[in-house]
Amino acid sequence: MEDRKILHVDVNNAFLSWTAVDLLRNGYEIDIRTIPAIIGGDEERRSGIVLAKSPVAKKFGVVTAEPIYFAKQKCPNLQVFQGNFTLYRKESNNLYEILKRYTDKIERFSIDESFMDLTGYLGDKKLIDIAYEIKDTVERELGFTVNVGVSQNKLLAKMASDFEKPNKVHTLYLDEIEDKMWPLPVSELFGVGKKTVPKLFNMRIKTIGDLAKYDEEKLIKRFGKMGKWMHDAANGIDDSEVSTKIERPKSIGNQVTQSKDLITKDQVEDVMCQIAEEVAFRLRREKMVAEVVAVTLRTNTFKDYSHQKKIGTQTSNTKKIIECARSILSEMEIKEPIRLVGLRVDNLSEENNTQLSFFSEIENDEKLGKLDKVVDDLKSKFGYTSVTYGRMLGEQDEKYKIKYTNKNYKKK
DNA sequence: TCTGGGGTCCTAGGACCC
DNA sequence: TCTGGGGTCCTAGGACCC
Repeated sequence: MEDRKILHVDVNNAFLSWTAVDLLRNGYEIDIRTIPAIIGGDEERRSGIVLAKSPVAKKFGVVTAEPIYFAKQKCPNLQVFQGNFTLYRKESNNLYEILKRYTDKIERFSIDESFMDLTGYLGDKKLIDIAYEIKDTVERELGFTVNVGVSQNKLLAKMASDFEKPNKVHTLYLDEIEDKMWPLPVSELFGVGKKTVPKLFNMRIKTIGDLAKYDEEKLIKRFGKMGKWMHDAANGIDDSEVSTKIERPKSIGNQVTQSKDLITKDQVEDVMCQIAEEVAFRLRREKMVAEVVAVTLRTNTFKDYSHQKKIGTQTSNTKKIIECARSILSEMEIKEPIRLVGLRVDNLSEENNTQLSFFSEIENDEKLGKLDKVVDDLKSKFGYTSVTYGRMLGEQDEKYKIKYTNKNYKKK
């Protein structure tokens, strides 16, 4: 544990860079990394926020996650491009292939970030030389750039990769934290978000250094587990391992902002059932079953309400999940216009070691399972929208003949 | 001015049991 | 009559991340 050799590789402006590279490959003449440009959602569907920005857009004050509308006001010539997640997954995999040349100990932390543990993999090479080699190889072979953070643990490596960008290697060893990390505002520390910053400010904690030197017991009293974690992090302490195991999902859900607010419970229910169908489909694709269904509603004043319920058995069956969701919704009040409807399934486990509930109706389950499979196969062959569960269910479920028109969902 | 979607983890309070 | 403490499970909501 003493002297680990950890790298954090972070793609610079990932979505924007990947789209830029793709456009160039397809004959587009402008490199959108060099102009005021962003990757954004769909304004008409009220999902118009900035997902990634070019350095030029950044100079105009455009920030990630703000409404495109704001961004355009700050930067009138802003060019907006739509994200392409199939492309992003592909580019992410290309990057991973390069990293694998150096070690098997890689943790894919998100689509555009990975940790690498090179302890024992280096031979007589120096860690920092490998960092530069990775950075240069990625640029040469893939056409986009990365930052690489170098340290003894994941937290410091991640903090390091966040220093000056793009296309840079930075070290942040324990004996450097006082100079390089402590002067930074506390908001820069990984894990300290915008709700915590004002609380720390009230305690006169403004920099990471202030946090590091603050009395740990007092932090624990005020913030619980989080207090201990923050104090450790500010002091560069992090024992967490680079985890190579492929994580199975713990929950699966969709939430959809509606293009117009929903007023009646019937409207909400219709949308909820569509979402349930897609969530159940994804659950089965993972070969998992769920025990809990949770429904979230967001009002037009941005208040979130969620309710959850046990299904009573472990299942991936669309009908059961819809039944449970309807029962949850029936207990919720719709007092204000609803802007967003979300549904997630929770307490997941693997399909093949499912415990049968005491009163399980096994025969019925099998029939339902068969129906789901027929629907799933059709979806896989002809596209998600080719068939919906509702149409297969017959008369009593007439209501759920959903007109599913999400054009963004194209199965290959 | 209007504010996404996918997740994970933590906490606090209530119900229930011994 | 009113009285305990510990443990577990469940739920709603909050905070954070990319």
